[in-house]
Amino acid sequence: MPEDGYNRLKLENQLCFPLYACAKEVIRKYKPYLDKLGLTYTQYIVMMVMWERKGLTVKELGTALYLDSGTLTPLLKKLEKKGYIARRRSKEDERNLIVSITPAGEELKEQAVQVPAAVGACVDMSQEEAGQLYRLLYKLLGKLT
Amino acid sequence: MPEDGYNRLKLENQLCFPLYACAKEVIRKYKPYLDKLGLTYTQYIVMMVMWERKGLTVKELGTALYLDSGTLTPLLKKLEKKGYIARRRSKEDERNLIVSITPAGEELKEQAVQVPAAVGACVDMSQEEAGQLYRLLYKLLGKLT
DNA sequence: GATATTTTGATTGTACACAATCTTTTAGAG
DNA sequence: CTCTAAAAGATTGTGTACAATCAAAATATC
Repeated sequence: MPEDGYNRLKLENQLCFPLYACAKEVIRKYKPYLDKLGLTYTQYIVMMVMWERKGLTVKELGTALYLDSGTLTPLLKKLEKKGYIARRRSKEDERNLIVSITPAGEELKEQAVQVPAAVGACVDMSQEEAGQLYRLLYKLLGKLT
Repeated sequence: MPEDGYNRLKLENQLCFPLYACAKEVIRKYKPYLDKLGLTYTQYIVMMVMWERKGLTVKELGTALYLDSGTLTPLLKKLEKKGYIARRRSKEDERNLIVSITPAGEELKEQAVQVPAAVGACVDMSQEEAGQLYRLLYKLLGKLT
């Protein structure tokens, strides 16, 4: 009687589903705030990296965000068209495409700085639980990669 | 000096990012096993609902999975073409489209039953931590919706 | 130094995800 | 009964995600 196996197959008994659903719902919470900046969620996390690191290659960006060039190439072209980043080939190694932030991109940071607190306010989880969740997620992420 | 705000804007200080990255990486872990069944991850969670509930409307499916008709309609047509589900309008209320599982869909469950254990084995997180993560994710999901 | 291999992005094709809009059907107000 | 409003899916358009493939450039090997 493989009842145990069938029970494990239930949606409610799987860790993957709340993870998948939470990620989507959190991104949905960001949307109204990011709309004001004219960014999608993925564009927002790319800009977060740019605000920290100023200039880096597509490869490095992909490593930081767990994204590949198939996702990043068109997305970076959109951010370039918006005027927030610049794309140029490295002179030392022309295989590398260097992504750098523009003054307009730096300015955007002034508006974006309010986003985390605004989203945090409408989630309402205790500091302790949020910290615990944070640690467990990074632990899992480490096991996965 | 708004340094606090800037720190909160760092990728590493946001809960959303490990959530987003974990969800993607977990789905990636499922891929080799789901490929054998000929299902994508989203198709898999739809089938998980079908194995539990046999017949329900698109609306109910969307509520269970946090998905809308724009995602479900084409996906359900693909599952119908594969022969795992049937789609028909309700006689009581022709606005409702009833999704039901076929014998082939039921058979697929026999193979799918091994998937959770296989994925769980390559993640290697303690039973206790997994349980804690599970509870925190559902708690967050509750706050979000 | 010529050739094979590796690295880096770009491109192509498939599959979500969701906002906005449209159509059909039902339910409600008068 | 009639007209209006609401509900359920379907459709359309934009934006990821990612596997697979391609092309250019750099490195390694001989």
